[in-house]
Amino acid sequence: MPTSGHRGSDGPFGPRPCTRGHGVVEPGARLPSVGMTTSPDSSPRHILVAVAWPYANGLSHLGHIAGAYLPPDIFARYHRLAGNDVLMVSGTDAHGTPIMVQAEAEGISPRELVERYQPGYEEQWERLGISFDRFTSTMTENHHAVTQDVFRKLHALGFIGSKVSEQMYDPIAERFLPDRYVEGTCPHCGDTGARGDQCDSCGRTLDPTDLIDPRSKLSDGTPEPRETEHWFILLPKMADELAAWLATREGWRPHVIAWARSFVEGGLLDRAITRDLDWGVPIPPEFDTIGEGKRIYVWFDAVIGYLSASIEWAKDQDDPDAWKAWWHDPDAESYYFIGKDNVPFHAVFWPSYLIGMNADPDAEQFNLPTDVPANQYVTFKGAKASKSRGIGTPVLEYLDTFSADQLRYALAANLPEQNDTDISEEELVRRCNEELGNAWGNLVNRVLKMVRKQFDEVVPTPGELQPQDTALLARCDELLAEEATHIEAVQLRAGLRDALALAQEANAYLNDQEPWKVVKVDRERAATIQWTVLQAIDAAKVAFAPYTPFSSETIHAWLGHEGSLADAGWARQEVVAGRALGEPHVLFPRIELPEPDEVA
RNA sequence: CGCGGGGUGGAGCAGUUCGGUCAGCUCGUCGGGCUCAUAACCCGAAGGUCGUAGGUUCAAAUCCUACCCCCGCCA
Repeated sequence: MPTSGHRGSDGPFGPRPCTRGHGVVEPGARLPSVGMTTSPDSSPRHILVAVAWPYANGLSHLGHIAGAYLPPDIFARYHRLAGNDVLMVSGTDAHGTPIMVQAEAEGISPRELVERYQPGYEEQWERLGISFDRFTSTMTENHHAVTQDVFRKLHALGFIGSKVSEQMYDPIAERFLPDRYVEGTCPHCGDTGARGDQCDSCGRTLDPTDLIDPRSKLSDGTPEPRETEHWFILLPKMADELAAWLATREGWRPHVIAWARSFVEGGLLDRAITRDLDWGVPIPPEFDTIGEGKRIYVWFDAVIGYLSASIEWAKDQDDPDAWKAWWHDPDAESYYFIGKDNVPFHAVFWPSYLIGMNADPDAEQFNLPTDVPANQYVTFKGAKASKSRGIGTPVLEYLDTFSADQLRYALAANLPEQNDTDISEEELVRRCNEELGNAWGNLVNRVLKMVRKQFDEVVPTPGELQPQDTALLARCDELLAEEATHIEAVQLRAGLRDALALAQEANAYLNDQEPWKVVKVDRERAATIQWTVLQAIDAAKVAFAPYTPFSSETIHAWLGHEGSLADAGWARQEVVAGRALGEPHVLFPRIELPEPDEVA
């Protein structure tokens, strides 16, 4: 297997050749091609695609995929095809309280729990074609080292300080309690189900000692505040610069910017970034002076994962400074794909750290997020009526019914970009059959079969193009350009509509030109028509590639191209007359849904 | 007065930032065409007081006020 030598060209999980040949689009040099839709000689942009870190205590369901993982993959694949240098990173968040709770329940260590789920994630990404350049975990030595380094820098610049404060201590369990182990009544809204870190009822972040009538989830006893010393990040010191930065953001989704601004306007407080825990990133030794049994708290280290994963990726490239092109080059762009619940962490806390580190004028400056395209939630119809369907089902189970491309298509068509989206299984199937299968898959099938029969299984040699032919090709290029604009603005549903429109244009052209009739009276004209529609299919192949990469790679080979689709660039690539056309099979078989479940 | 999102032809959505070019898209339904193709493709038609009630304006799905419903809440 040749190595492209291009940065970011490894498979989803480093050097393993796990998905190559199955359609993972990789970055690569563009070859000369017809109908270029991007400026040919612009230098590659550096695009950091930062993907929310899933907790390592279970696999993803469809809502996760649609909300947080498919969108960045579409975005990354587009940019790679467009010739840009993409670095797409994420990993499992090993340190959350849910990990500890579940590990305890299963009687194993948190580390064992994380290690148990890591391979499942990697399989999940591989089968879905989610093309990470690096999918790691926060329990790596590298992440610990990077987190400690950030800690040191912020401390040296005066943004971290220690304070003695009161934390909740459970006298029965004889230990300090993680925030979430404390429940009680919210001082803001009076809800009785508030947790120590946040009140679900009013959404405010809390401190466990704020709670009225606190109780321990461990022992059900009443925790008492005890003095303990901890390190704090002094967010108010960054608040002005953060607010100024937020005020200048343009083009962000309205709900994201509104949430972030209101969060800052509500007042930032010093936040403890260590906890009395034995599972987490160790405090840098020289600062581990605040008593026994303390670790850095998960919400401080998790967002640093984007940086540590980038550094880890660079080390694996044997180019330890390679990551800097995405983090320090002021022209580099960074996009953080998350669910809407994560907005405070990515639009407030993480930029605050970066602003803090940038306070050293002699240090290389870190880029703040270009955009935080947070998605809304996906909900499932029928999820309440039947346990066998809906949101809780691991995504891998759906791959028994749907191909990866079908699932990707159906979810992409329903991405919760603007508002919470309610999907039913019937809707997913309908999308696959009526849109993807009929309009696009059938187009490929009808054309390839017909041309192979009429022209001895090779791409026919065209005669002179007629106005309707050049019009179709021009329309294809126009739609590719429109789609590029949509995807760059992270309007991925709209981009998919452009791709679908391309297929429909080609279908309409065929019906209009009727090559199956023409071939009987004017073989050269028929050849021209078929050649033209093959070029249109090539354009559509590119247009669909970010969404349905596996089938686009297959079509790429059927059309007689050499090499991978990744070499084609974001443009129509001429389907060359005389080359052999592959024998097509049905790309998107109709999905027959089993009888609807009995509603309980 | 929790926070957030939403109510647009039968379904799912876009349009609301910066009022007029808006009532659009993908389906479904009905009629027609085509027959190369996955009972697929193409064309046309019917169908909506843009949640309700007021207000601003020459003009409102789009701005203001009140109200009624629905949904989600660490992805």
